[in-house]
Amino acid sequence: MPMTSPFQVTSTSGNARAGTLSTMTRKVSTPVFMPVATLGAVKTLSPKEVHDLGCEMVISNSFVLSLQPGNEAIGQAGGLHGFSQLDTAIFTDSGGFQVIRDEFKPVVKEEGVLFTSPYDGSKTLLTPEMVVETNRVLAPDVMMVLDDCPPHSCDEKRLNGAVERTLVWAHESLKAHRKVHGDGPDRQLLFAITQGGIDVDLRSSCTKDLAEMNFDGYGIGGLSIGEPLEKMYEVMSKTMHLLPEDKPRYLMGVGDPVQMLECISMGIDVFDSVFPTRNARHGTVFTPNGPINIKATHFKGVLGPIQEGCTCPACQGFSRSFLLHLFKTHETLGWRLATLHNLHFVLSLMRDIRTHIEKGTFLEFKEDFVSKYQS
RNA sequence: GCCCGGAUGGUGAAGCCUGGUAUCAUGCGGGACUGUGGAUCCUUCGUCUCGAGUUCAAAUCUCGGUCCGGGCC
Repeated sequence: MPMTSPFQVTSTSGNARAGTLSTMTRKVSTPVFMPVATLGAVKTLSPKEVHDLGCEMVISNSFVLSLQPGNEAIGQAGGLHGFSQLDTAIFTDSGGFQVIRDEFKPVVKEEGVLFTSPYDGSKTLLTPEMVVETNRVLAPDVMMVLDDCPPHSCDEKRLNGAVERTLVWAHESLKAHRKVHGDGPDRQLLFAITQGGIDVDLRSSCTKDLAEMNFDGYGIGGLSIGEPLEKMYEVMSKTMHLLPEDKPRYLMGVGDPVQMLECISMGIDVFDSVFPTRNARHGTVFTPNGPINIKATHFKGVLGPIQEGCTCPACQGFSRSFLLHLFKTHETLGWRLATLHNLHFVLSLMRDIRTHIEKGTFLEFKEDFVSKYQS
């Protein structure tokens, strides 16, 4: 058992929580949104820009980085912080999510996942122990265990197998992690991941078993991958109480502003998603009145910013008309400005949410935001 | 004046010889994106140079015109 808990809930409003996650390099306020920096960079932005947006934490991918540039290159820089110059806390995902992507030709086996590198065709059997070893070298603040994330459309047998493997691998991850890092303060943290799809019984049993293993935090995986939104809310609302109250809860892969609000109201503390950044690169920018497609022709000649009153770098003098022009001509500044705006939007939303949880006015804030956003 | 070649969505091309629902790319317009696919994916609209002839049926074959390119006198 750690001497002091790395996570403290400091106030609540209904089921919503505000807290502090203390990692070996940073103290991070929750609820928190992590931009995705799979390869060690938030696409189109410099580390300073990410930091200046008020971003406290990002997530990289230890498996993808172990293929390119490889552990050694990152180890020579003393780990991911030194290598990437990211001035935030860093999570790493393990490779479990790559199970539902074709890019690495995944083959799930009992002992791990067999991947084929798209860089040189080499094959890697990724095991829970290997993930721990890679993360010893990369030295992120928090590492996620290897899990088996099956596609939403899989059959019952596949889903059951995924839960079984995820539990076995979680146990092996914990054992390997304790061996390397012990359980003292200022160590790298280890989060488990629940699976079970939208099957409430299966998700419940997986969650219970993992909760007993005393991880530093709990990811909820295998959601927001194509299932109906109502099903995601249902399985979360029915299984949230099975997670330890004194541990951070991390809903993996959700980044829509309204969905994050709903999930915070159920008790989620941490999010990550490519949603704001990928949407930005594809021309969709967030505003309090809902998302707009900046590539739409009717913005030609519109001199106002993306969002009136917004303090992000993209809304200081740059017009919608200019943004439209940049996207039409594929100028990379368009991607950058849209990314800066969307990240500012979700990060400042998180700060507002935290303030309202502390004041006890979270529910009113949420209803007000949602009604404007969806009008 | 004569001979030859060409003309197909906004742009660029295929189809013509051997007649049968005009195809593709790109652009334009709209939508999507959730533990990254860094120009992605889905989708609406939009064309046979003109006229006559042959034919059940013409972008396609025949004749003539217009325009463009090349050549000859």
